[in-house]
Amino acid sequence: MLDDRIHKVLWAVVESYITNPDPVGSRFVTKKYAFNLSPATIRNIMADLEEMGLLRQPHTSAGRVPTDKGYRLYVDYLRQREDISRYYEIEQTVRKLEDIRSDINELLKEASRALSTASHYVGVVLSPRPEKTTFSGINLFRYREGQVMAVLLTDEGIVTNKCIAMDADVSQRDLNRISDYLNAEFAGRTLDEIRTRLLREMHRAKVLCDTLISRAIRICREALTFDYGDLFISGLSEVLGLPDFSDLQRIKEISRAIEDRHLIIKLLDRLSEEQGVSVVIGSENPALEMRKLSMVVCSYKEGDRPIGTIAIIGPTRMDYPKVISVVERTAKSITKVLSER
Amino acid sequence: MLDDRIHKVLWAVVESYITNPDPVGSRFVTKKYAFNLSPATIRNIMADLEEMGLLRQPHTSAGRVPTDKGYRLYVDYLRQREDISRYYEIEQTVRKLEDIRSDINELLKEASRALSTASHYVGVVLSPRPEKTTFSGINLFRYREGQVMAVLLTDEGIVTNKCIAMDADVSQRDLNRISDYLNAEFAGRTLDEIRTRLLREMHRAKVLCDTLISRAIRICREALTFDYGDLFISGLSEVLGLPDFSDLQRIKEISRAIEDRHLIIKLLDRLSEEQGVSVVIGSENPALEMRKLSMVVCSYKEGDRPIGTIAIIGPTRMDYPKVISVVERTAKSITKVLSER
DNA sequence: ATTAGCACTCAAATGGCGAGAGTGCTAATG
DNA sequence: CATTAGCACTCTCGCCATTTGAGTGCTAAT
Repeated sequence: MLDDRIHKVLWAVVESYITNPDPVGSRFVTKKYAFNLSPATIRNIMADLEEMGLLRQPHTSAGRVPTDKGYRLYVDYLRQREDISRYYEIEQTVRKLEDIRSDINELLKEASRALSTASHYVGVVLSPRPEKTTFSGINLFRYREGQVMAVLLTDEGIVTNKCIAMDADVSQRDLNRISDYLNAEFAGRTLDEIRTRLLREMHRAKVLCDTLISRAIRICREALTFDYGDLFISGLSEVLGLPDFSDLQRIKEISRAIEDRHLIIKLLDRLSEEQGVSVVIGSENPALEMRKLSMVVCSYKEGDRPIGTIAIIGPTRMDYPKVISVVERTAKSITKVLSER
Repeated sequence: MLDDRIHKVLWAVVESYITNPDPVGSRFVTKKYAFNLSPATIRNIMADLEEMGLLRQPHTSAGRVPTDKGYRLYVDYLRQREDISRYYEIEQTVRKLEDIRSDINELLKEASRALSTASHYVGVVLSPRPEKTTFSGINLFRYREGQVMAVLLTDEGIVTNKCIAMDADVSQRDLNRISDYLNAEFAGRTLDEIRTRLLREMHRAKVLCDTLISRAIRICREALTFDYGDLFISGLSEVLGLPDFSDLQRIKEISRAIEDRHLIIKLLDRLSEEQGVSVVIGSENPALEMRKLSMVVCSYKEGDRPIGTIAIIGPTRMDYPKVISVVERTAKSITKVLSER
């Protein structure tokens, strides 16, 4: 704060290291980032930065490398400066998403691909959380003897189908009555609300012994409890070739971590309530397996309610400005498509 | 043929190399596989095998390693001998699949997982080819202004939904008439048949200028041309840690090849007509990117028509007996579930 | 406060050396 | 004549010492 020279040096080290994975030395800083200072002075400053835990040297006679804490400071600066630099290359990739209006799953799958190709890291998209979505309509029909097919629509355009096995055969006429009832009763409510309400109704139905209604409730419950939305992951190969993970052991670790859908979902979920883009750097990550990786996360919305999450996962030595732009931009596109349909 | 000693040696080399990735020497063969022959004799035989292109030495003073051609011979032997050894460990993993009766997508996703965990290689499942499936029923409803939601069911239990934008709003009553018509007309036919028939009908409708029918046809066409079935891939991390791919460059290559869904689909498709299990070894593979990998492929059926394909992908140095068993067994389970529903 | 100079440190590259494993060839053997 | 024992040869791998070069920390001069 007092001395902003020190921050400039940190900045220089991070920027340089991000574009080129060699530890950066004092001489290089003076040359490339033209301060009017000699290498010796820079060395002093760097020593200070190291004391503060913002830089470290891989070994005595090497240059300096940012620590996770160093990246953190860098990123915080970045966010203050608000000037989201324009990356025209990404614009092109992301813009294509806005043409996908028909199928939301298609949109999300392409989004994960776009995240990955624009950033050259791993792109992740978590489809809308079931509880957050709002009920639009349900459609029931008899599929086979004793099996009912339920097609659930939400306002966000998500379509899920579930095959429900019934204890007894149900006629299509009954199913129509049930779906009419459900549609009239629940339109516009969030699935969360519906679920709690369903519990109450269930109680009542038991008391009334109304088989039709109790059946309806059973069907509805089944149809509404669809499992966690899909998780779309793209571009693992982008990240595996990186010099950051030259170690074989690490590669296995990382690919396993990224393949672990439950883990990723849990991590994204934790950040889904945040406003705007959040950045999790290396060891800040609660999961051990991810402590060599950074995540840049943002949620997309329908209207103004955040309903799902996207992210880019890469090494801690990551092009944060670009990645943040990509994530922000992509979230915006998804939000736009969802809101305009 | 004349001399089956020579084949026994090949067999021994392959078996040994498969369980342990060290080049195998003549001494080792005599010890472990107790022929009544001295190392010197084995060396002569091995030299012959090398001339035939079935073995090779990584360098002069190392043992021998099978070539792709060597594996091929080994695998062909394996297949003749018909005695599919029982692997009890896999039984357990695969058996679980048979409990998944509700959702075919769930089944296939789990199948890819099972393939991977049972074999420790990459498991791949291609969902049924659209053209091969048989139409069971379609359900249309008005979703929004000018948008129609089509839910297509097939006899195999596949459910797909498609949102179709219409030029004009269509009433639910009309939609019902259309779907009734389609259901009556097309039940039990394969989607392939329907498509060709649709083309004819379209012609007729144009002539008649019947808007209802031409609309119906348009909707149906949209609903039936769903893109290639999903491809489920599991266990990439299993394969990346293998000693076979210690090279960083190779790892990137391989992960990219396996992530390339189009490529995989194309390769699986080429083999989908084969009866039973087929094995593609390393350089036999038409795709360059896959020339260090082997694939073991089998299709699963509904009734007796093959409709989709599963595979295991791993290094050429692969436990073929086990992998073949796993693939065969898994295909059988999927077939069973599809046929019993 | 900054800088020039210098001694110091350490990783990575280089090269020589010996051990070990496995081969190919030849001559001896049953 | 097929098989085998023996032996010289080849090549990889791990080990060690040495060198090189980049970058540092410290100190004294500016």
